[in-house]
Amino acid sequence: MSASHSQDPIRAQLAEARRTQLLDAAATVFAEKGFHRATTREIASVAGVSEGTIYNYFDSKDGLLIGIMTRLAELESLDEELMEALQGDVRDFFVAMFRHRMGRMQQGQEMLQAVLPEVMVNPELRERFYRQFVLRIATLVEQYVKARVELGHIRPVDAPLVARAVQGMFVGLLILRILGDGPLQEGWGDVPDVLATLVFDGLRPREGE
Amino acid sequence: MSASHSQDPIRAQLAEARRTQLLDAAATVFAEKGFHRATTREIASVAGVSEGTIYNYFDSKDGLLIGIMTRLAELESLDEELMEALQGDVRDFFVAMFRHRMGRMQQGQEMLQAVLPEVMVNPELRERFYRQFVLRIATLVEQYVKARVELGHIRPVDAPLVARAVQGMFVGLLILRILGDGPLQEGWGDVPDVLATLVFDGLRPREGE
Amino acid sequence: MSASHSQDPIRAQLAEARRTQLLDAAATVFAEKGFHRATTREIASVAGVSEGTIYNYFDSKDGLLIGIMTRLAELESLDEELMEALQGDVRDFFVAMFRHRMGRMQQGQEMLQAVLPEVMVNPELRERFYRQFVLRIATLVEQYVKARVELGHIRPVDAPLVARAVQGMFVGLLILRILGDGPLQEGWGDVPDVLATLVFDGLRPREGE
Amino acid sequence: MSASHSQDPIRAQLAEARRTQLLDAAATVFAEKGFHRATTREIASVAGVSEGTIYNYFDSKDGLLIGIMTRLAELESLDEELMEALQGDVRDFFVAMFRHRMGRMQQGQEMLQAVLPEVMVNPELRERFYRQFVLRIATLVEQYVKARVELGHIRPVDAPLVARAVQGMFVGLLILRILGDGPLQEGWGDVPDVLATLVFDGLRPREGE
DNA sequence: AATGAATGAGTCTTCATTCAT
DNA sequence: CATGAATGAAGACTCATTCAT
Repeated sequence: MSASHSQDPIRAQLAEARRTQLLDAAATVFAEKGFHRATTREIASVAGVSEGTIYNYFDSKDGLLIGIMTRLAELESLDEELMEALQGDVRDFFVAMFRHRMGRMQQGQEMLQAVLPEVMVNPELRERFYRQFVLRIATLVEQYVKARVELGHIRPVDAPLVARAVQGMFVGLLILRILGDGPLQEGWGDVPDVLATLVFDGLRPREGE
Repeated sequence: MSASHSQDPIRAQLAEARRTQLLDAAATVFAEKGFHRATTREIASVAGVSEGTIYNYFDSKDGLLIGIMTRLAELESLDEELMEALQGDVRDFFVAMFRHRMGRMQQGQEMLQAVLPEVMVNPELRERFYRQFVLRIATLVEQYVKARVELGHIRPVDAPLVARAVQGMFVGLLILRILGDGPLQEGWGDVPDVLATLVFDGLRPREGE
Repeated sequence: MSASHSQDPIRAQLAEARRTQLLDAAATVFAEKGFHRATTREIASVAGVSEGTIYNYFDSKDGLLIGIMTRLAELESLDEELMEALQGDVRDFFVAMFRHRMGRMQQGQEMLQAVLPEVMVNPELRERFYRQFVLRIATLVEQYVKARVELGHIRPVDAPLVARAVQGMFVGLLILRILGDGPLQEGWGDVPDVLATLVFDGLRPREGE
Repeated sequence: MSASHSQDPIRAQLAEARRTQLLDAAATVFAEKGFHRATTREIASVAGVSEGTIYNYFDSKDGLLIGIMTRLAELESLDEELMEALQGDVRDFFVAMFRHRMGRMQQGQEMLQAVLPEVMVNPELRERFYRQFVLRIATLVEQYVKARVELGHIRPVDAPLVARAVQGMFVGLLILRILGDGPLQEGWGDVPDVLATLVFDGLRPREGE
């Protein structure tokens, strides 16, 4: 009740490992069955612990979901590679951006699949998710577009809506994937290039072609 | 046993009205709370009937969801306007297409919001939804693109993936809307034009500009 | 609201026919599924009427059961044949008695099967059934045995218990039949003789006594 | 995860005690109200636990019934006393047999009363009950009778039907008891002798044969 | 810190019964 | 009288959460 605390680095590490272990299990089960059909019993079983243990690390079942979202947010650091691309060529930026997003999505697919359906339905999570995942990127793209329009590198367009369109693509493609779309799953690696070309060049034939 | 024969069509009409009334109520409550947090009690109350009445018209709570999906599918007739656009100018086709989809989405937003989160999580519904809503349009776009590429009206592109990108946009934008994105809700009417331009012309500045 | 009543003999006859029709249907369904698993819907359907109609002829679902019991009781007249046997030879009496009971049981098997399980469990019916079906016969046998004991035609025995044993046999054999016992169903016709022999030879005074 | 290993047998014992406690409660309530009118709430209350606890030990309400039947079957070991009687005098065998059955019935009366009405109505249980309770004894008696007939200790009779008659007596008397028959309840202790005399003297070969 | 038995509030679903047509 | 849609009380069962060990 007093002796050992978070000062103890080993304890802290073990605790962190347990949390990870539980979140992994939760993400797996949520993704497979959905938040509501998932039971704490099954999560505990997948994590290899007892039900009670969950409550030593999380307040509630909701807490697991929030924990997953937080983990997801930590993945979301807009890394240097992307930041560098902000400076370079427009087309290269989009390629880098799409690659970055697609990669993240593949990594976090299970967690996203676990979180997204519930987010759409739970006002609290909705708000949180929107700020953490949608708005940050949308804003980044929006500002990038605005800046480049002023530089004449991009045609004058409605920057906010274009940013939403791009961001919407990410989300939409993720969902199509979750829904089991074949072509998308097979061609996932090609998606960044196709998208970048589509967005930057459009479908209209070039003069020379 | 004899008098009621002439009433049969009336009976049928009343029954159909009840179904509609119940599906409307269900869609509202599902959209607001999500499928699982919605209770049959509340659905009944919103519909202004008793709980038992639901089960005179639907097999189960799941049945309501399926009923909503079926309704949604009935909205989905690719109407003539769109069909005509298949013949005309490529850009016009995309404008018509986007307009058509955005319109449908606004109409069916509540139902989609009711159905989509559960679809992502329920394998049976998933399959059904994918075929009914995703595949039909994706295939339409894919074939359109292929045909136009051969005619030289569209640059050579990976038709299946482009179709998914377009279809993904629809879904993604719907979700951003559900998540409460401001710019999107305000500018919803402009979306078709912005998207069509984006997809057809791309962001790259024209020579002359 | 006033014109036609039970004075009208045709009406009365129709009504009686309806009651019969409904009781038959109820007995069938009760026997097959048991009282509780039987639904008024199915009873109505088997009877070829609507659910509401049942309540024009019976107070409640329980009323149907009571109706069946009453019908059963009407079958129960100890007929003349049996009454005559009271006078004759002891062995003949038992043969007649067993034949009579077995016959009645076969006739009313469906109704008995419908009623018996519920009787065992419902205090009100229990009392009624006991008086109507058990006690009458038990008393008859008991008194017969007593009288014959005094005449020396039957060894001195505990008349009440012997009567219960005989009466128990009836009930028990019915139940074995309901449980699907093969030998019993096949040999049902032989049962009266076998039983009579079994019981009578047991009761017949020894030579020496 | 390690300390609890040594407690496993204790755990198991506690669990077994709970099952017993619940089955006792269920038998009491089923016997009193019948299976369908009995509520899990009341069973839990009689057992002194919460409703949920029932489902930690049994799959369903049906599971309780099956549990009771299994219990009943465990009572049913044909004990040594009876086995010895197989060798001895015919009359003694019947006395032992009747005594054995009557005793078992008194012991298991509540459970039988709980199970029997539902058995008559539920095909699955019916089959199970028939094999476990009816057939075993019927077969035993049948074979005994056959064997003794060959030895000349019993008059030639239809062994299968005689066995059913005897077995039917057991069941029938139990039911009369359930129905509240007075003489039977008072004289229950005398029943074995009366029955044995009744049956045996009927089976005993005549002087002349 | 881990366990897992106990809890009981909450939900879907059934079905006898009523009553307007 | 017949109908069958509407009713709503009642009940089996689930599962997140607690807590004694």
